[in-house]
Parts: sequence; C-alpha cells; structure tokens
Amino acid sequence: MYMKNPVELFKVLSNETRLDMLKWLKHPMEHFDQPAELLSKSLNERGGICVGDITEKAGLSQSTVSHYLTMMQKVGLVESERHGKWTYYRRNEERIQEVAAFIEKEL
Amino acid sequence: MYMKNPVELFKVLSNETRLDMLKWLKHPMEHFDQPAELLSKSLNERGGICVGDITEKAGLSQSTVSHYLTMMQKVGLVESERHGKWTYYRRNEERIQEVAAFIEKEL
DNA sequence: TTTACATATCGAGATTTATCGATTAGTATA
DNA sequence: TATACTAATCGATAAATCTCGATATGTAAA
Repeated sequence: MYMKNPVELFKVLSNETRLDMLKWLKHPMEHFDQPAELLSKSLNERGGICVGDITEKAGLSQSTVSHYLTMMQKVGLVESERHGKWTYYRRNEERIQEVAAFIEKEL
Repeated sequence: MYMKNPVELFKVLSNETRLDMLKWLKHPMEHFDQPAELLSKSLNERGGICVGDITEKAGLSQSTVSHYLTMMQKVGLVESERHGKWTYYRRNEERIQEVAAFIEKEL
C-alpha cells in the first residue's frame, strides 16, 4: 500500500470547496451541462473540465481555484492535461481508491 | 452511507500527531508496553489507553493531547470511557471503516 | 508580431489551527 | 473534608491556511 504523505492528502481534503470539486468532477455531465456548441470547450475527450468552468461553478476567484486544483494534483487526487489555452482537470480514480484502501487497512 | 461532516473529519486527520495516535491505539500492546504492575493503570478491559500515557508518548503538553483526543472523539474516530480518575480512549473501528467506505463510494 | 485569452504564480491581509501554561472540574484517598 | 491526582477547559501567541487582486506565462488568432 503506497501512501507517501497522508497528512498532506487529508489537508487537501479538509476544505468544502475542494470536496465539492471532486464531486463535480465525478459526474461532469450533471454539473457542467453546457449548450452543445460549448461542449468542446468544456469537455475534452476524457472528461476533463477546464479551470474556467470550475471557477464559475465554485464562485471563488480564478487564482484560488487554480491553486486548489494544483494542490489536488500534487497529492494525486486529480490529473490535468493541457489542450491549447485550456487546462482540463479530471479525477484520478485509482488514487482515490488507494486512499480508501489506506484508511480501511492502515489507518 | 452516513457521513455528516467530511470536512471536519478530514481536518482532524490532517495532523501527524493525531494520525500517530490512531496508529498507537490500533496496536496498544506494541506501543504502550508497560511493566506488568502498571498494566491495570494503562489498559482498561477493552484496550483503551489513558490520556497520561498518550501524552507521554506524543511528547506534547497534556492540554494539547486532551484537546486532540476530544477532537477525534467529536468526529467519531475514537471513543472514551472514564474509570475513576482516568479516561481511557480507544479507536472506533466501525467509524473508521465507514470513513473508508465513504471515500471508496462517495468521494 | 501584436493582441487576446486561459491559466499559473506572487504577495498580502484575514481567518483558522497548533500549542502552550494556567486554571478548573472530577474522582479517590488520607 | 482536605489533599492529591488525572483530565478537561480557558486564554493567548505563533504558525499555517484561505482567499483575493495583480501580475506573469503560455497559447492561439488577428
């Protein structure tokens, strides 16, 4: 079981907005339903959502949201992919299951 | 799945000492092995450890450790039982498994 | 090659958490 | 009941986190 720094991970998880973001990214279609002509902007081929859309949904500043996403990426909860001007973020489901397994067996 | 306030829970988990305490309480015999004549002070019938012993092990002040244990109890990670002058704390294994299940299925 | 736009980073003030020593509250014993 | 001891609470300071606006960086289009 690999869990390098549980404290950092839990710090990232101890914020309402960041938890919301994980939830939104779990079901992007439900939370980011846009007109069809905008879908190509919002959703890349693997379901990632761009920072701008997440910012709008979160109701916080762009800098804060970008910072949050970077934190989440650093502990492996999400991964990102840049396409042109946009950076798309999506959940790292494997990592999330690792976290669950860590708590179940090692906490 | 019952998880009233995940943010509070994760806040409690985002501290090295509190994580250590959970680990110590998981295997009390390994971490609190005392001379036989002191066992009755250290261990109550269900494996709880008293605040004094945890304080000594943690290397923080008594007030801090008591505060930490109270936090952990409030989110259900541990439970306590008072016997005379001592309050014995032990893990709430059911709750910990609930947390794992929450992350696995709902995060 | 300017310009425009999306995201990332920086610096700072407000809020929250960590941690202590001192004190208070319970409990048992002399 | 006076004393001693364990744990909980209180008040305060230091450290960390939250969050913003401003600025910088990267990319595409004019």
